[in-house]
Amino acid sequence: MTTRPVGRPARYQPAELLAVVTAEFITRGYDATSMEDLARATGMTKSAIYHHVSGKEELLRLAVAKAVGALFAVLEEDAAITGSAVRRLEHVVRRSAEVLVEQLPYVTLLLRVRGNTQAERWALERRRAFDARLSALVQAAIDEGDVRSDLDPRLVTRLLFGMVNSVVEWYRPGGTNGKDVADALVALAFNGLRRT
Amino acid sequence: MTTRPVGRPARYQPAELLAVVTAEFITRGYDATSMEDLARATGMTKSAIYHHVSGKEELLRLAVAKAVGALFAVLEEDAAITGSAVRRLEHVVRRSAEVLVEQLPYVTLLLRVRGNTQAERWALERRRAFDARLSALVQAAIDEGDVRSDLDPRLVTRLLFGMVNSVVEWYRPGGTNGKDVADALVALAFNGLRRT
DNA sequence: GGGATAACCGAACGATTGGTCAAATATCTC
DNA sequence: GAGATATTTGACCAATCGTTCGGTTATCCC
Repeated sequence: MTTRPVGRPARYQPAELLAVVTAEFITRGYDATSMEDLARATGMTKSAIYHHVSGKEELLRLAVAKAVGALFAVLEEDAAITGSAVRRLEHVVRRSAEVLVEQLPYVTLLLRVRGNTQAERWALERRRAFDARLSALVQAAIDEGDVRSDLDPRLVTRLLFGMVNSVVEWYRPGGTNGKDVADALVALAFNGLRRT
Repeated sequence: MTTRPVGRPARYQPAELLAVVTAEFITRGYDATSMEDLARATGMTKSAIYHHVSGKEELLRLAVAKAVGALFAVLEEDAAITGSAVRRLEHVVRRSAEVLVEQLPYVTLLLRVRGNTQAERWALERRRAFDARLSALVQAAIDEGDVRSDLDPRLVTRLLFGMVNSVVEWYRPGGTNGKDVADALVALAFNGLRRT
């Protein structure tokens, strides 16, 4: 059921607009990106942008919300709920990496948030909640004896997902396949660098 | 030979000033930090700051240069030059982590640089040069047969030092010892998560 | 006390910032 | 063509930005 169009036709679909804006936020950084920059990048005027969103901060909120939604969805997947903790952990690591690659710009923005505005503080809170879920998973895998117990579980969680998240620093679409990155990540994380 | 003091005594030593400024850059982000913010944080006026540096960008340049210097110094250490490639790699990983913890604010700033200004572009160029040295080290360790050869060496380098660099995202002085972090990092990187 | 010197201050600068508003424009249905 | 509706525009605003500058303050040596 498509609603028949009324009024002047829009130059952008909401999702397309967000994609252009997010790309700009990433290359210049959120704070260094002016509404003027966004106007130039979209081909609209500043005031046209304000017709669609309440301001610069809402654009950030929309972008990071997209990333948050995609990441939390991984935790609801069947393989993240059933099976041994170590298998669930492996699944979450692999899928997080894949989501990160699929939703690269949005996750990149999420990981760069500093907490200056309301939207940024909300994003930080969601990240902490996500990290807590990961930490519980690592702890469970240690308890079940499948992950080494000689290291602090919180430290392990941070390093493990620090490695996963670092993918946003260099991954560019068109290069290595997202699945290949996830495979290398899992192999490295679980078995280490050393020749076996 | 200390030069006798002449003129009004300074409120700050250059290094102390840079520490305060860098802390501010990190909590708010470089672009979101105004000279007004820096004046408040230092207790000086904006104009007093301008007596010591040419502007905001020079403060950033000084801070990231400190990090760059400390990181490159690791590559000149004896254990980074002599011995097998895998031992040299292990040393560089461990020492990079330690330097990162010792010089936390400066390295944090270095890793957040986006390339908007001259100083930032210089920092990015130095980071690329550093990464190239690391990549060569990983390749050498693979060639000598001590590191697994089933993964793309560049990918391995990026993930490995992505994990190292991710420490800036959560490490806070007074918590875990810097050496303990480096130990966990090396253990995880070389042997992996799995119980052995 | 009087230079000399370095550090610091207050007020102001032009430029740019995120945001506003009344009017103009393009499409629909009738 | 006449409404109705959604989108877009250009001119404008107060606030803040990084920076400048003429003058003041605190210390030194003589």
